[in-house]
Amino acid sequence: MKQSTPAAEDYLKTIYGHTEWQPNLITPSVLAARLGIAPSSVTEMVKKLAAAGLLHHVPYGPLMLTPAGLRAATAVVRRHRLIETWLVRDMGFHWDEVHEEAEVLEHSISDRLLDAMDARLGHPAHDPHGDPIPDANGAVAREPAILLAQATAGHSGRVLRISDKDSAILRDLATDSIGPGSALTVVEALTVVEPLTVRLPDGQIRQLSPAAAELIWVSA
Amino acid sequence: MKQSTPAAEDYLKTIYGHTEWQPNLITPSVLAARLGIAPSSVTEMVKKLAAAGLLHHVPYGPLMLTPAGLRAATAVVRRHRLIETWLVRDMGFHWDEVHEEAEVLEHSISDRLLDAMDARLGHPAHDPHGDPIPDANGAVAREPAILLAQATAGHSGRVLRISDKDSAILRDLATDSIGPGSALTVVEALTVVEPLTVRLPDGQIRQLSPAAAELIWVSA
DNA sequence: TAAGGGCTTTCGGCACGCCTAAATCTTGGC
DNA sequence: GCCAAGATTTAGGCGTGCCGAAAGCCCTTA
Repeated sequence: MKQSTPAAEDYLKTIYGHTEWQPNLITPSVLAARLGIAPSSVTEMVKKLAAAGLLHHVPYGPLMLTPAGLRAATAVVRRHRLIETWLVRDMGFHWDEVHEEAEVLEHSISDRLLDAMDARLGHPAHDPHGDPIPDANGAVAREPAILLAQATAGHSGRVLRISDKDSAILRDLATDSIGPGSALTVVEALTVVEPLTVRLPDGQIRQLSPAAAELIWVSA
Repeated sequence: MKQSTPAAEDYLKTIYGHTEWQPNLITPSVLAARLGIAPSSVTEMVKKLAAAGLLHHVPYGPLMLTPAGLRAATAVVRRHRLIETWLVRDMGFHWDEVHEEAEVLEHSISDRLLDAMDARLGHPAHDPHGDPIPDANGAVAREPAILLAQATAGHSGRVLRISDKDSAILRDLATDSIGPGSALTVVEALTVVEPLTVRLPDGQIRQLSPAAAELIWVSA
């Protein structure tokens, strides 16, 4: 199996990411949207990945990682998350600034350097956004979580992860002192007309936009 | 001027590297050999770099960096050498293991991360091989140096730099306790039939192969 | 000074990864 | 049960960066 290119790694990582927190099959058009490329480009790459044994794909059907594809995907995710953790812990980056840098470096660093980072950081289990870091064998320790947007009033829990898709929202949350590990209780659930309201441990009340509530996962 | 690609950066860096220690003009075929690619590929890229104002080139003539090309080249060299320094000082790499990693990362890391490394390392002036690290403005502090292969018997000086081209030789030198900063005196100059002999400060005598003597630069 | 050898360049090709436009397939709604 | 909207795939193209083969230039040597 020939060594994957950065583009192929991005496809696999994105397919993996789609099913990490919600068990949905991904379709070519959704993948294209996530990668910001044309659907026809996806068709081509999918053919190559399927030929390489990394993807199952029946024409006009959804995409599924094979065991080999899953291994390759978790390896990339491991790189990404270790790099993010390193950027925050060692290099003075904020957790809302690391995504783009990791997006590039995940395709560049050697296994040797990755191992050195991992050891230096003490084999961390979670990245700065709370996402679990797969171990060197690809095993992922995932905790049951629910999306804050779907939590009902009265739900109490810790913030397990906050998606790093939108760094503006990450910055707002940071100024609101909400981050991975924060305890909170839902005061008012999200509705079509009302923002979500949560109470922090110190009694403070925060209102969260629907967009923010869609990015935050709390313990069940 | 549009942003350079990794390939273009490699061309500029290599052209710069050719004249850094010996003031020779580089020709397309030499550049091709250094990059490990076909001469015809060099012709193409040279045309692009010349069009971008980074290179002077008259057909069938040698290659010269323009001021803009020199700036671009020193920026890449700065990245390369800071990364090497960081790998050795922070990540536990040996000085003979850093070249390949830096070769890749120099094209990937952001200015933000580069600045963080630079600050963390205390703005180092030299990399692990003794090569000067250009500052953020591209200025390079270079000390007069002569190649050990050309030093005459009796010459005394410090090792200023050891080219990182051949990591096997770097490893041998490390076991011989010869590295940047080492003081040494030439006992017997290199000849066609004799290896070079040097004395270390503790009185120990070392014989160096012609290949090694061609990589080591000492203070004049 | 003319020829030949060594560089350099030109030319046609290829792999990759992307695009748009035009087929083609699938499926939900009537 | 059919049909059209929407998703997917095919077809043809483009830019980048590489290749080998062939043509062209330069210059040394006889």
